[in-house]
Amino acid sequence: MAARSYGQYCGVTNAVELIGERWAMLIVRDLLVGPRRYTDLKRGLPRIPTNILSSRLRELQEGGVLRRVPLHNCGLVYELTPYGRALEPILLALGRWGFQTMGDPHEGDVVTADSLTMALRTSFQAERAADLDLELHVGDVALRVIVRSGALHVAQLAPAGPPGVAGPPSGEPEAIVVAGPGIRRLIGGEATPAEAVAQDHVAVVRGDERILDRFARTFHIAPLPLLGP
Amino acid sequence: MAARSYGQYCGVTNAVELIGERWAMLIVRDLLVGPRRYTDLKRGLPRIPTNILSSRLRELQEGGVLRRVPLHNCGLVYELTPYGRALEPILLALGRWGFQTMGDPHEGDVVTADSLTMALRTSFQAERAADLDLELHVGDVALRVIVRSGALHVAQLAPAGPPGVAGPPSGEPEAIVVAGPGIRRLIGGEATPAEAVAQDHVAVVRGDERILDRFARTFHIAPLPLLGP
DNA sequence: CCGGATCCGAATCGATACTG
DNA sequence: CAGTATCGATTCGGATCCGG
Repeated sequence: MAARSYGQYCGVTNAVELIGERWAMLIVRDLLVGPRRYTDLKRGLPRIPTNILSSRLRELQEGGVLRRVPLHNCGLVYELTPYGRALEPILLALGRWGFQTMGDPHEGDVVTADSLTMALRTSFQAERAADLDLELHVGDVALRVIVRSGALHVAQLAPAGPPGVAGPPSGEPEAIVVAGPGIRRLIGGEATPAEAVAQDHVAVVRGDERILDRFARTFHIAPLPLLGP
Repeated sequence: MAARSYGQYCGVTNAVELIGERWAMLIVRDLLVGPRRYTDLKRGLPRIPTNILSSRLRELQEGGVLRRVPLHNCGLVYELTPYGRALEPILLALGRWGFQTMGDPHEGDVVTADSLTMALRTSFQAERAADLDLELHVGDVALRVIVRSGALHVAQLAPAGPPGVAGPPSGEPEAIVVAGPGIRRLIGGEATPAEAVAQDHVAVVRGDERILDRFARTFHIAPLPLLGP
C-alpha cells in the first residue's frame, strides 16, 4: 500500500487525499476566483515555497481538480476543472466556519485580493442583498464590489491583482470604503456600522456613510449560537 | 510570526489551520458519529501513529473543536463541541465530493464502522427515503440501519464497535445484506440492484431481495454531470 | 519576468517500544 | 486504557539557480 495512504475506503478519506495536503485548499480557494498563472498564485500565497506550489499543482492536476491551459499568446494558466469547481460550496462553508473564530490578525498576516474576494462571497446574503456599488480597500488590496439584482460581482483593481480578467467596471462607484482587519466585526455583527466607524475599523472616504448599512446587511456571517464550551 | 502559519487573515485559512492537519478531518468524521474513547479512535483509524493521535486531539481541543469528558465510572471520551459539530454539513459534502472519484479500493484499504456510518449519512436522501430496517455487513463491520419517517438511524453491532452507545435496536431486521466495496456502484447509480447482485457486489442473505430497490433509492449520490476534462 | 528545479536544514510524520 | 519516548523516513520551508 502507498506508505502515506490513510488506508481507508471512504469518500471523506478520498477527498482528503485529493485536497488535504498543506496549501492545497488555499490554491483551490484562489482558483475559485478565476484562472491564475503560476506567478499569480505565488503572489497570492506569499509564504508558499515554490517547490511546494509546483508539487501541489501537479498533484491537483493528477487528481482531476485543476488543469493547465496554455495561453494563445504566451505563458499558461491553471484553472479548476468542473470537479474542482464543485468544491465551491464546501470552501464557502469552510470559510464561514473558520470566520467564527478568526480573532485579530497575527503579526505579519496579510489580506490578499483573492482571499478577500472569497470572504465577500462567503458572507454574501443573496436573500437580503441590497444594491451596492463601492470600492473597497483593505491593506494593499482594492476591489470594486457591485451588487445588482441579488448577484454579486467583484473585480480586482490594479495594484497587485491580475489585470484584465474582467474588464474595468463602468462608471464611478457610489463610495470608496477603506477598512482594516476590523471589518470582520462589521461582517460578524459584533459592531454596527456606526461603531465600526467610531472605532476606526472602517472609513468612508468618499460618498455617503450610510452605504455601510447596506454593506452590513448584504455581507453578514451570523455567529453560531453556541461557541462553547 | 508562527513559523508554520499560512500568514493570511482569512476564514478559509483559519479553518485550515484548525482542522487541516493530517488526520484531523478523519478524527472529526469519527466523532460526528458519537463520542469516542482514545482506543476507539485508534481502532477506527488503524494507520494513525499514537503520538499523532495525541497531538491532534490536543490541538483540536485547543482549537475548540472537541473536548475531553471524564466518564463517571472510569476513563474518558472525546466529544465534539457545538463548534465542532458545525462541521457536519461540511464533512458530508466533502464525503459526497470524494465519493465521485473513489474507484476501487487499494490493497489493504479497510472499511470502518464509523466511516461506513458517515457514508450512509452522506448518501442519505431524506426526500426520497423509503422505510427500511436491515442489517448491513461490509467486511468486519456490521450496522443496523433503520429508516423511519424520513429519519436515518444507524447502530453499530457488536464486533469492533463501541457497544451500548445506543441501546440494541428492538426486533428483527427485515433483511440481512452482505456487501463488499462494490456497494459503491449501487449507491452511485452505476449498477442497478439486480446488476449489483449479479456481479456479487451485494447479497441479501436473509429477507426479500427487493429491499435493495428501497435501499438504492434511499442511499444515493448522483454523479456530477461533468467529471472532466 | 515566467515557470519552475535543486539543494539543504528544520519540522513533522510514521513505526515501534514502553509506561503509569 | 491512555497515552509518552524514541528514532529513522518524509515533507516542508527558505534560498538559490536556471532555461526560456
